[in-house]
Amino acid sequence: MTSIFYQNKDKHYVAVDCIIMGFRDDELHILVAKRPFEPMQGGWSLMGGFVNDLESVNDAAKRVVEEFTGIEDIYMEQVGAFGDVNRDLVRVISIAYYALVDIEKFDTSLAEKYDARWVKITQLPELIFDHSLMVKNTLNLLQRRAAVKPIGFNLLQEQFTLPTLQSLYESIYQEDIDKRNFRKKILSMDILEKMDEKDKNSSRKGAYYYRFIKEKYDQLIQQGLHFSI
Amino acid sequence: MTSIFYQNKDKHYVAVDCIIMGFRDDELHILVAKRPFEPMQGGWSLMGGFVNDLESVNDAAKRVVEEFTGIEDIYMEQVGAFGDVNRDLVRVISIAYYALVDIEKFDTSLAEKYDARWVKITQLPELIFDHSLMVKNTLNLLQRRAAVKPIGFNLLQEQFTLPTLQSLYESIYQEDIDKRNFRKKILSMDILEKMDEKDKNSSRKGAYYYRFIKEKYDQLIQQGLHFSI
DNA sequence: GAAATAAGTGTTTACTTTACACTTGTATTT
DNA sequence: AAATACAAGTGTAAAGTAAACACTTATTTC
Repeated sequence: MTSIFYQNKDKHYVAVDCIIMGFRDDELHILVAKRPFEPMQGGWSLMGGFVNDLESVNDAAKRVVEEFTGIEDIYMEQVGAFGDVNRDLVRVISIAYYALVDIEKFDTSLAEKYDARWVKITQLPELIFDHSLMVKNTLNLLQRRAAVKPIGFNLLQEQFTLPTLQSLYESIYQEDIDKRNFRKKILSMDILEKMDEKDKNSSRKGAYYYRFIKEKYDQLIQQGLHFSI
Repeated sequence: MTSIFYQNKDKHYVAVDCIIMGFRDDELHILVAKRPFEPMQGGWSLMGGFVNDLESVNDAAKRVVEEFTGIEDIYMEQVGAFGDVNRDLVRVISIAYYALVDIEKFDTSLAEKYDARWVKITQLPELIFDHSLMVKNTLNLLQRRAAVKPIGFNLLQEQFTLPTLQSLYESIYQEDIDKRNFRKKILSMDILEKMDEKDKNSSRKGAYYYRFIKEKYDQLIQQGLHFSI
């Protein structure tokens, strides 16, 4: 079956490493784990796994995220391939993906099983291999993506308040945003629906809940307009 | 040497495919070749090669571009990994890179050797496997990059006229740009140096040559300002 | 010296972004 | 029940950026 052409070519271990992101306490968090085996046993690591034969790389990434979070239907995007030699005892070519999940849906029993924890992106420890670089590139990519696509909502529950949404963007861009300008912009796109209930957890007055309405977003796009924060 | 941990993991063929871009006759061109072997023999293909053991993926891409163009010191950036199953007779995971080269430096003898040719990006034939998708993603990435980084100059000779530079950006964005606004913007950054000579090939009046001065660009950045077209 | 042709040049208008401070609603305290 | 504390919620003006637009200039060719 294998063509003669491939006979003398090298084969490589190929892994996926996933930057699994969640949002909690006004900050982006990343799921990291203590590596349970050599090399680099005990070092902080992203969630990863090997790509199998007969499995697309995208599917492998999806499998890994589901395995470590218990969450399905996840928003993911490829960050890129990292293929320096000496990444590992044997060279592994790794393809990084970031995933945006609703941290509330996270199956916490898996955290114990894999010795995994959510760490604030501003307080990440040094990670093994080139994982810190992967995170850096991810944040960069996320900043550019979140500015023009409504992907931030994947990090929130179905209902969220505008103060929460704003703090999400502040955490992504790592800078403060003016409250009035932010509200003006997000509401002017008319892609959110205001609920009747308020969230009273973080203020006495309470903040109204909103929902992202995909149909309204599709409409916006159809009009030749764009999402932009 | 190989850790016991890797014993049962699958290994994969990993290739690099390069979207080698040049600029000529007011249009972006891509170097493509008739594939000389099965599978897909005779189909139009990007320039590619396999990643060797003990070679970083970046180095493999660099090696491939040098092999097919004869040009060294090339501006390259990774586009991403393409890892669907059934890409090939056996599955090959491919990592795409785009390269921006000065088409005048191209070693044309290599074109015959590899049955390669420069094709206008607007007139690309259907390419094999997912190569057409790679080109599409590249153009997308290039549009975003060229808007904020002075990478377009890699496609030009050291001296170029403003009409040429403008037509380069028009070809990248695939839309017309206003002449006065373009000049205002590019000149206001003060990153170009005007020469005394003119290019008289495309007009009687002649257009002054300019050069991109990296030191001026670095200065711009140091001032907290940004390149932007 | 007239014609042809691409290079080169400024200003006005519209739009987008930024800066900025007070009022409102509600739970808690006195 | 009045006062307090606190985050939510609201509008306008100024500055900056982007977009639209048409004529003059330099040079070769006829």
